[in-house]
Amino acid sequence: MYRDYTCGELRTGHIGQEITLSGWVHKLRDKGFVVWVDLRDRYGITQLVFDEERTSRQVLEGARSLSRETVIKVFGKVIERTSKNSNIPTGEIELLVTELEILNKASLPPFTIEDDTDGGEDLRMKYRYLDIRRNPIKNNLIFRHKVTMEVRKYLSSNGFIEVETPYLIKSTPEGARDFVVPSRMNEGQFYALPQSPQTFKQLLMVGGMDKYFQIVKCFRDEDLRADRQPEFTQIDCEMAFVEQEDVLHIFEGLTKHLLKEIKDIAIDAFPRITYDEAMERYGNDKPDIRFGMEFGELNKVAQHKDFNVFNSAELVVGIAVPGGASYTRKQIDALIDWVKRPQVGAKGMVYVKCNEDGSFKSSVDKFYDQEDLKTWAGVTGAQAGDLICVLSGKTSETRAQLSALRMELAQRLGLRNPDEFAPLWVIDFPLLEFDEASENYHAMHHPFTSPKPGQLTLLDSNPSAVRANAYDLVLNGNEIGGGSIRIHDKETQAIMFKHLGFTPEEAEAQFGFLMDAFRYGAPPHGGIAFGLDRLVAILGGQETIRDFIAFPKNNSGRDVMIDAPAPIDVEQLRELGLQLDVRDS
RNA sequence: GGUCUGGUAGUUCAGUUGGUUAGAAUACCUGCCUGUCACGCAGGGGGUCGCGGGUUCGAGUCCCGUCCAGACCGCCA
Repeated sequence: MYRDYTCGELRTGHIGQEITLSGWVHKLRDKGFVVWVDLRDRYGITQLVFDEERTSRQVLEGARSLSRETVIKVFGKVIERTSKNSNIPTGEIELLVTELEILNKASLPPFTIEDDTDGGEDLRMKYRYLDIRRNPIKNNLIFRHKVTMEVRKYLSSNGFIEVETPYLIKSTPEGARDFVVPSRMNEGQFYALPQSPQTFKQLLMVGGMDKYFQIVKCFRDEDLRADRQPEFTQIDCEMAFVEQEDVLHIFEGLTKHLLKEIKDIAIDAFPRITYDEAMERYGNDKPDIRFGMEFGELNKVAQHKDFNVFNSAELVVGIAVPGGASYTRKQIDALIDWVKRPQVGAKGMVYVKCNEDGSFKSSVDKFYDQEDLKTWAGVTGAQAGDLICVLSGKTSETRAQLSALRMELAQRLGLRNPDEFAPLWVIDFPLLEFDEASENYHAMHHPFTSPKPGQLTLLDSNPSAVRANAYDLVLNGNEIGGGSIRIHDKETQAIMFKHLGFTPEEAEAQFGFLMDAFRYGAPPHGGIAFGLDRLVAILGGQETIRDFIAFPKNNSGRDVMIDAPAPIDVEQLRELGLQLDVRDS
């Protein structure tokens, strides 16, 4: 028997009991006449005490020789502490140890197992199992468990069934790159790991499983970011016999349930804005609406003078920065440099100081008078004391640049409070997106998304204008979920494939199984998928999703702990019928 | 594929215009300490300055290449 209690549960009520505890040696304080050992497990820390009067010499010497992270089992009596520690829940008691057994010795860990560890990211990843012993990571994993439990509770109680779909499926050239898996039994052929269970959940709808969900791993072989992993987890959901409104309702409910149960925050009906409106007001399809600084379009009020930069621009747009009028020349120059960085890419920035006395001072006073600038302030909502930042150029680029500036300034001004939650729906996404590189339209969401009713014919005349029954759930400037009402008839799906540049043969080869299924009575259906890793991180009020994943990959897609990916030996390659094409070098 | 930042003790970092024996904190080891809990005090050990090349009388420091890590852009239906 290893333990009667965990290291987090003993209180004054247990005083007098003789019990066994097991755990890791967290810290040792050898004071000479007395030795204290902090014994740690997942649940907390209990102080063990050994002293010259009450402990046998052998056990005392044993305690003295313990080193950090050694796994031990102790037996003793729970006693009241002479000096109590109000910082920890077990701080009023300690265990007077009479028997000590070393279960497993430990080498010196490469970093300290403390909340504020001295270890860098790199080391922590290499020794992730030690990192998980630390409270911040341990608590994140427990937090993630809580979130997934609440997701399962909510969806189950609303009649959803969790169904597993296969991981070894077929590669499709559309969209993100697939991870491919060679098949030994079918030489020269490959499985692919799913980017999402999209087609399978649609087939489940055809199968009559009218409310489905799955907490499922998805895989994308694309370059990574701090908030992007090659394998990530989705809460994947699909419903049959639903319209967009039904889907929004049930998953707004899920989000509210999570905010209530996890954060004890109640939120009324989520705002909804269209994609076009989001782009106009925030320059972004996943706006952070915890703060204002909305875009003011200045074309009409700024393109009537001799300022050529503005006159030749497709879009002139500004935001009002609260309190920005007090920025020094140096601070404003730094802002201008910031937007001119290659990552943002603006050519320059025009600014207007809205002085407290009602006057205006701008970088374009040569071209615009006080009345002009006053109009700008009206359009951007700038108050006395604010700074208006104006960018201009091609619409899509300018919006992206000003949006980046808006987010950066909000961050600096402390307007992105991680304890505040502002969800919203962005709806009416375009069905198609023009890809400059391939000079082709491709599906903005995915090829199974249905156009708005009656807009199918627009596909020929004006593809960019077609809106989809597609929606994103946005939380604090992050897309946490996205979905759509799907196409459920063969004919419409065929038209979509055609517009996406598939020949009928290609469509048949890649998605014949889906088109086939649609022949046998596919119900109208739609769904949504949430990015669980990101959702959990946001709910946890943190930026990095890596700290909510037990064993994450680094930004080169590497697992530095197990050192994967790695070469395989020649014999394995031969068995798979593969040969490496070793180029250059 | 690209841009930027970093790599010095177990760990986190400092290291000046290139100049003697490369430092601090922490961790570790030894000793002391009658209630510690970030214990305290005294002492000690610990370095391929990522790797390779170059410039120089002399390189942690400058130059070139390379590897690794991180952030971002492209990419992510």
